[in-house]
Amino acid sequence: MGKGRAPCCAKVGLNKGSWTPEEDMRLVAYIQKYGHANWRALPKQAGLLRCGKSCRLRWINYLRPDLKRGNFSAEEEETVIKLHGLLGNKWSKIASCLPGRTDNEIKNVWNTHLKKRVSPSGGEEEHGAAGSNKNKKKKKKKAAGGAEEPLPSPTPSPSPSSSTTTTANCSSGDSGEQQSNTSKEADDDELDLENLEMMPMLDDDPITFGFDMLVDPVPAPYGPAVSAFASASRPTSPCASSTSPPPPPGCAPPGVDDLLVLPEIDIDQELWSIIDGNGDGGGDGGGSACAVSAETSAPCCQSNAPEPTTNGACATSHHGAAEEEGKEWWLEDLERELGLWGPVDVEDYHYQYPTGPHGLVANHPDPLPAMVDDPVSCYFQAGPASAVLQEPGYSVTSSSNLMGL
DNA sequence: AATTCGATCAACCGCTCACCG
DNA sequence: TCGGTGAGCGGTTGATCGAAT
Repeated sequence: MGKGRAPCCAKVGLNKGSWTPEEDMRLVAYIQKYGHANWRALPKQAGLLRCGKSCRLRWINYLRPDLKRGNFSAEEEETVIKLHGLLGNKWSKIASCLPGRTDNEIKNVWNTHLKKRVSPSGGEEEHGAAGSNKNKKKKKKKAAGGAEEPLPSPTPSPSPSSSTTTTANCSSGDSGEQQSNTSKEADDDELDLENLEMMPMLDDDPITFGFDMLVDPVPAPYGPAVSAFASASRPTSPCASSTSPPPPPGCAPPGVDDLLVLPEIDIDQELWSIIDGNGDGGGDGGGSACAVSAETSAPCCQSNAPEPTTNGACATSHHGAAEEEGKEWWLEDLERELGLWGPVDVEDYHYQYPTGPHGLVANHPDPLPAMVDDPVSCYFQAGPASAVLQEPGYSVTSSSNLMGL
């Protein structure tokens, strides 16, 4: 019960609100490399001005590589309805039966349309709790100014058309947050989920589901780019489980601290090491490229994983040709999602505006100034090799240079 | 074209649970 | 056994987008 503990974000100085692409990058890079054994310590070690809770949420609900994006398929909706009938608002449990979906997402979907469908009368009735007064007056109005600078929403909002498509790629035998389920799930609810003639999607082989999906040469439009990002660097990344211990105290991940002063970026190789997974110099042995998925889905490094390569990369076989073909795509996708996308002509900085499902990314701030001003953006756009980040005249390479591909 | 309104979803908050010393 | 700490869950909030007016 309340134990009166202060909110973890109570500390002043911590960022709140929307995540910036840079923050996403840092988080993904860090987790990919070191896993997330300790959420509380993670933000600090990763150089993020966020609380661990926030990081965790962001990772689970958005950055995780095995997330499905897009509308729920009819089967998924069916499943949610069915499970909700059995479990009530046990979103995490429901989510555990829907690979690639998060409790938050399911909760949102339920509250937005499934609930209406089930009881068109606007019915609450079931499982009282639910409610979540959507009836709240939406008196708010944009308040235009917005709390923070308008950042390109990393998520292309899926078109409102409901369901039926998109079950496509991603997703993995998730179990993603199967997390705590282990302990809790066991006892509670005498429900026999196994008898739920479990969802079609569960038929998907959790193992073959992993990262391969993410580098599908023809991924669903606007898929989780960040996920792709995570997976992309994986080929050269050492495998490890998410349980891989965080860098020991005295052994903060190289470059991470530097990240804190990113504006004057000097992290080049280090961050790239992290991202690359390869840098394993930073390896600290247990590096964890696959940690990204390891934690959640069948880690690519496990059963289905190819013989480990010398550097522990879980790359190769299943990241083979398709991956090669996919690289271009996910790179572009990633950049697009992060608002960094667009080949840049060094000469005149002609920028190709990011496009979303509906054309130009709405409200996307002119990326040019951002790129010039924001070394991080520049950094990710240009890659470490392009070094000169401070000056507007830095050399910019094609997007395929991202991550040194 | 401008404004309003409803829908959607990411993120936060508060609480509970589980683990560990 | 107890208390402290961290992780996870569920409910709620608020920003944003698109359709309607």
